[in-house]
Amino acid sequence: MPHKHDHSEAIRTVVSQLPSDELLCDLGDLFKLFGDTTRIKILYSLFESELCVCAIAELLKMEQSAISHQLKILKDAKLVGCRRSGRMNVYFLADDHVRSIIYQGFEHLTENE
Amino acid sequence: MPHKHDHSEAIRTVVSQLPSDELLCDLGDLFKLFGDTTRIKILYSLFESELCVCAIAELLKMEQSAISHQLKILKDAKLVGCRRSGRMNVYFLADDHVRSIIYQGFEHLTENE
DNA sequence: GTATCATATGAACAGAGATTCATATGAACG
DNA sequence: CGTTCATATGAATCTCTGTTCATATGATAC
Repeated sequence: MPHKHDHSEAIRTVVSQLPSDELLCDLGDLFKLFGDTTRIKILYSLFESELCVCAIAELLKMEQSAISHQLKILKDAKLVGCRRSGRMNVYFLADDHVRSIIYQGFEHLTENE
Repeated sequence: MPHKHDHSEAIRTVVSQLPSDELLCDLGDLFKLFGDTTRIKILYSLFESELCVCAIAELLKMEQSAISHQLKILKDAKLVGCRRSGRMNVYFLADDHVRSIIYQGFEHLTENE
C-alpha cells in the first residue's frame, strides 16, 4: 500500500532524467564484471603484460579451469582480447577503459581511508 | 600439476607490481556495490536530489523493504548518507566519487556501441 | 598420423546475495 | 502518552554465480 505523504513531484522529475532501464541494467552488468576478486586480479595482472592462461593460473594460485571460465566471461564482455602464440592462448586488455575504471575505484579506496 | 613451459620470469615481474590481496578484495567489493541494478538505480536517482525511502521505492516500483536493505548496504559502504527530515529518512550521495565511477562506466558503454 | 600439451567446456556443487513477508523500532504528531 | 507513520530488521526462500572435477577440443611437434 502507498504511503500517506506525497512526493509525486520529486518522483516525476527524477524519473524524467533517469536513463532507460536497459542502459541501467547494462551498467550494472558492466560493474558486475569488476565485482569479483578473481576477475579483478586477472585484469590487474594484464596491466603489466599479456599473459597465457596457465601463467595467470600459476600467478593467482588457482586452477586453470577457473581462470579459463573467468577469461571467457571477460572476453565475451570484450574487456580482454585473445591471440594464439605457439601452443598457448595469450590474453591481453582490450582497451584502456578497463584501466581507467579500475583506477577510479582505486582512487576512491585510497582517498577514503 | 604444473605445465611444461616456463613463464616464471613473467610471473615474478607481474607479482611484484600487483597490489596486496586485501586491496584487490576491497576493490572487488567496491565494484560489487555498483554491480546490482537496484543499487545502480538508487544511486542514479540520488544524482538529481536527495530522496526519502518510500519515494525511492515508489520511483523504482519496488517494496520498501527491498530498498531499505539496499540502502543499508550503500550506507555501510559510505556511498550514501542519511538525515532525518520530519518523519522521514532522507538519503543522499555521500561524495562525488560515486558520480565519477558511474560516469566512467557509462562512458564505456556508450562508446563501445 | 599420433601423441602431447594448452585450453575450453559442461555438469554438479556450494556459497553468496537479493527479495519477500512479517514484524520490530522509533520518532513525531495529536 | 498513545497512536500513527516511516523505516529498519530478521528469517526464509530463491536465484545467481564461482569453483571444481572430469573430459572434450584442437592445434602443434615429432
